[in-house]
Amino acid sequence: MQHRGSGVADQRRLRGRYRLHRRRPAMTSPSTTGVRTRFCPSPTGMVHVGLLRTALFNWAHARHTGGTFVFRIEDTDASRDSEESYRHLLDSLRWLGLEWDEGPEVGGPHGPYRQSERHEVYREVAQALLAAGHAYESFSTNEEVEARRLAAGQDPKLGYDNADRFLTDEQKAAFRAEGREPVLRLRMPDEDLTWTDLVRGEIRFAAGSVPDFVVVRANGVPLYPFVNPVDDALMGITDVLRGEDLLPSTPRQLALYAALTDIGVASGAPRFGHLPYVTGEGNKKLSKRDPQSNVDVYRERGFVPEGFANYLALLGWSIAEDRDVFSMAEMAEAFDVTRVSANPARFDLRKAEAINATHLRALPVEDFTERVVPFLARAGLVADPPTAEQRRVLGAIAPLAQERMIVLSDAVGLLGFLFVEDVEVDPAAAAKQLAGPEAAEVLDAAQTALRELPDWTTAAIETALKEALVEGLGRKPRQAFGPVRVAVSGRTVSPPLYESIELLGRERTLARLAAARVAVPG
RNA sequence: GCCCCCAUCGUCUAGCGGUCCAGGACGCCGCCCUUUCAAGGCGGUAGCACGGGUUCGAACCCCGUUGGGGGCACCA
Repeated sequence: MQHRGSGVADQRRLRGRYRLHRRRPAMTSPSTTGVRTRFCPSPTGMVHVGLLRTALFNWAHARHTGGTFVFRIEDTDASRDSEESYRHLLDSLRWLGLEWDEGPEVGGPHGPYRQSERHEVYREVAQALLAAGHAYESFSTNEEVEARRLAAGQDPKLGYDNADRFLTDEQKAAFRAEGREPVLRLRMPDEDLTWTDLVRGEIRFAAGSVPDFVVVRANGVPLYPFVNPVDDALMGITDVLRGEDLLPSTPRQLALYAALTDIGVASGAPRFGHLPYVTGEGNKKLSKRDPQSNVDVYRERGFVPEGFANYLALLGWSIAEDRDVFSMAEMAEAFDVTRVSANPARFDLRKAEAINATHLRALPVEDFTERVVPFLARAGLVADPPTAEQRRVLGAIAPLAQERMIVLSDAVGLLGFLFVEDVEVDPAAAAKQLAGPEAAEVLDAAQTALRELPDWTTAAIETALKEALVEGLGRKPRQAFGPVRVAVSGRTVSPPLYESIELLGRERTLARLAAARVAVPG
């Protein structure tokens, strides 16, 4: 990625060149263009479902408005960031189908898109803020602030008391003489800070309720509440959709934007939309420690991106009164941020599975088959790529298996019996279907019926088994076929029986019936 | 403690003053179909937190209460 000049004047020029006009807070409409949204995670560990939902909504908002979706990496914390989780982030976004228009590996006119490559920019902007008097040097230590609040009979939790706002040069010099280095704080305005939140409407913070905050550390390292808006401004972000947890920091950002606008780095504040939390069991926000919050878990279980994205979208948004299954394209078409719910949404695994199952069934069979292969291969059931014979079996069984699965990994348990020499019979299934003398009779009759069957076809197998078991033994279908199914597939749930037997072939079928017969107690 | 957000079936939601004795989905429970299990079809179960207003009329507007959640770093 190219690094360009980064002086403030440079930035101003660049912005003048690339930036689109900012709009006043207003409800979005499809005809409005120039919307620029962004997704800006920090690469510290696993990808959280709430994080991905935020990305999805930003993507959808950009696509719906014909705008631009920007991806920026906030890797300013070297101790927690890792290249591995950076790669993983890109991979997860792409997996879900969230292609970004500007960002890492794609480039764009506002790069670089990794904060670790933008230090110069922040330094310049901070200096400009200081020079213009919007920021000032502050020498107070936390201990001193706390002591002052206590002395004034106030709650120390109130934080910094703006005491260093009007330090004279002599005072500053004295502090420096003591060996102190100042932090840079932004001077908060003396008026209420309000905005019209895209999802929550009017929000107001009283003047004086937010203290002057640190913008650059004493050691010169800029802080998140500073670099984040600076990058947004420089990248021309018009709509900030982020988690509700950042709502309380919005007043500070508004103040920063006012200052940035004054010095020509920004032109007004973006619109903000604070998305509700995704919660887990209970009502607590889904913790990073909760295994349910890790997107990889779903991916590895074989959720398809279409299904997972669909479910994620349902966490706070609905496409219509009587519908909840839709594609990404349909979402982009219909998405309206102002209709996102402000309520926290509980991640409901059962519903996620149901939505996924629907998408799985809607897949063209060939597509479905392709997606199942890696799961079977990983389980050691088929070669990768599968052999011609394995392909033949897969092609035949896939359409029958498709509607019986919820996630792709279900294929391992459902189809495994077709790709091994001997089945391992599920003990619970055996207990249920391979117990008493009735089962033994059924297995004997089935072996007899199939042993000399001239045509090894589904139709012939069906006729033979029905004649032998239903008519011959007078069994009800469920009693007749239950033991056979378990003997052959090892489970009580399998693809349709006759087709399965045909695919399995005479030899393995008879061997399994015999093995099951021997295993029947008594 | 201070500030902020939220409040419709168990869960996710529709509802943006009358068409709501509140609609859909997941779950759950029946029934049908059926070679098991699913899938599919049909039906059922269950909700506007509470109290005041405003209004001819309130799930929808306002205030309060209660309850839940979040934020208050030289972390992102």
